[in-house]
Amino acid sequence: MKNEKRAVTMSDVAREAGVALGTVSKVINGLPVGESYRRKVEAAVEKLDYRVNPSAKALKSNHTSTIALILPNTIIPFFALLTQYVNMALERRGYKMMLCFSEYDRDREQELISMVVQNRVDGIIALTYNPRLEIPKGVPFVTIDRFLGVSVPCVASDNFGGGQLAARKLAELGCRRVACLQVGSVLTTEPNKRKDGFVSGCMAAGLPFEICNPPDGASTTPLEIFLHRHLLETDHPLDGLFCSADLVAHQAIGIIRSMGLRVPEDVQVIGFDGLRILGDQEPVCSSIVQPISDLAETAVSIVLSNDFTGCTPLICLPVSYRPGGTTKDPA
Amino acid sequence: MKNEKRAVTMSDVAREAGVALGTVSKVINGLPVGESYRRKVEAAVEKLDYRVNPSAKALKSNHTSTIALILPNTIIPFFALLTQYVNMALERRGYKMMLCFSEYDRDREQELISMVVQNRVDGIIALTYNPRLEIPKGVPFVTIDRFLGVSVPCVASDNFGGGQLAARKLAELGCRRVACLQVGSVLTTEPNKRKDGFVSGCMAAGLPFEICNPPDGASTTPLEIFLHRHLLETDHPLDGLFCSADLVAHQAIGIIRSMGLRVPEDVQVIGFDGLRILGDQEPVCSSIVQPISDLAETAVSIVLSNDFTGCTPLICLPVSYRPGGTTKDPA
DNA sequence: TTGTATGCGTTATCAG
DNA sequence: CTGATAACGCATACAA
Repeated sequence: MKNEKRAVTMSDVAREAGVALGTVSKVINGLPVGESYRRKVEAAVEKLDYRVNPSAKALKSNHTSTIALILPNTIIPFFALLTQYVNMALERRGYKMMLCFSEYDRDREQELISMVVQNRVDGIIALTYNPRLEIPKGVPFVTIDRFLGVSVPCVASDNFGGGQLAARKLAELGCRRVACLQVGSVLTTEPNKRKDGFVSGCMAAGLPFEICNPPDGASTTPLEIFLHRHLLETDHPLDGLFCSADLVAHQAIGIIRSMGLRVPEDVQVIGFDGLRILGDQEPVCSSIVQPISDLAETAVSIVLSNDFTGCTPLICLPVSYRPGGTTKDPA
Repeated sequence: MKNEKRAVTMSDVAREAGVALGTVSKVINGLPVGESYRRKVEAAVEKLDYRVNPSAKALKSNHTSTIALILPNTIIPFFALLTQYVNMALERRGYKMMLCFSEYDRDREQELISMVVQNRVDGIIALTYNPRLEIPKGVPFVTIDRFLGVSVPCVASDNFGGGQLAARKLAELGCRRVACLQVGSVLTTEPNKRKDGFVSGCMAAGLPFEICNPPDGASTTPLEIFLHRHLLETDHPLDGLFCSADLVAHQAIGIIRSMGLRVPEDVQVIGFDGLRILGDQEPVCSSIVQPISDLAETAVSIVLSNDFTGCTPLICLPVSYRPGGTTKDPA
């Protein structure tokens, strides 16, 4: 059962319009052509409902109008948003997106890269976890949140500045003793600078602080131990908390409340990311908001600019603070 | 600045292996070929790191190994999960996914369809909102949650059964007076059957019920009015609530709590979808869980089966109940 | 300016 | 079973 009735091709259009094949091609690609010819071709295109065959075009021209986006998954809201905005930015420029999920698997990241290279994508935007990722030569490559070297442009939020901002906010909001919770990969990723910025901000504000840096993983036990120790078993309990991600903040808030303390009355909490519950409802927590849409837009415009030479290797985009019910902000 | 060093082609491999072009093609495609030839070709492929050019293959074979997934966005968790699982199901079968966002725009849905048809995708999986969507002939088309006619296979959860299950659960959990909150499009979509199932379930259990069916939209005012009326301004207040989506349940719970009532002590709430906070944390609420991974798997396997004839037009997948803290389930 | 011819990398058809 | 050779649909250098 073959439904395939042969598709309309350029030569069909040419015959219909009574012009040569090359002329049709020129009209399609917006090259200069006589006005009367152009109209005849356009009429034929309309009549036959002609559309170019992207495979043929790609085969001939060696570009696919496709950019690969590689990230762990789409279940984590930050990745979901990034996917959305990258797609929009690409679409606006007439490009398609080839979405690939790495599931945090380093080998898979590498395999995906060679897969998309095989598929002749015109560029790659990647948010990866392999510190020794091999970057293919000859295809534009941009990372998000991962600085892999001066030859690979990286776009990220101003993580350091965001950490500082969080410290300053907690100080302004009346905190006297704070802590930073960074559930962290050992990797030196850009987001790890959040803690450094926070430390810097605390010192500038003269605010005493603790640091908790449990290993990444599903267990929240280290978190619980830390919070228990610094909220209940001490004479100088914390009254402010900066978490390196909204996800961590959410977990911490759960633990704090289960300990019988109140947020924000007893402990104020600021997260990082600016996520919303269920995608578009209220904020998860007070947070340093990442400009995800700008990240996407920037990454796309860099990967599409055929001139990588003059490009700053690390591009930091400004973040902002947004109250989200876990801090005592004035109305 | 042209980095493009010409890619290695089949004829390069043929020359290297000292065999004919056609033989290489056969080896690549797993067609029968002499053992000694096969080894020579494989060695050459390895040595030259040859990879097929998908554009050329597609041009010749008219197959792109690509399936389009059309849905509103990826910000709503249900869509994000669907994207994830569809991608996994496709990848397992050696297919790529072309992801398209409609933003709930009916015209855009239609445009996207012709766009992906132009791109010669091998099939389309769509979750759409245009009741008069025109389905392209000649390309396999499967919908999710939208029954568009017997000629278009639709895969959905057992929405009716889920509604019944919710009613039965609320009855079991001791509710005496319940309501169904369905924020609904006017469209006759499959999810609208949740309410019907709930009504059926309530009647079977002899449980008195109310129905609230506000129009779709950002405003929660109709919800508030309904809840205020049936929780505070009445002698027979509700003690159970079924919401047609976790999102609605989440909003309702917020309203109920802001009225000074407790969930689940005063009002038990069951949602629909089975979403988790921030993607993978605790459940949003007690809920009827959709088998999203099965939905994806089923949709993919149908769209890829070249035999549409024997296919049931509407395929319902079983749902299940999962407590999520907004009901008084026994431990 | 317009038309013609060639080749991109594969697959598929046929003749050895 | 193997190896030439002809399309596939388009872009483009080149000829008219």
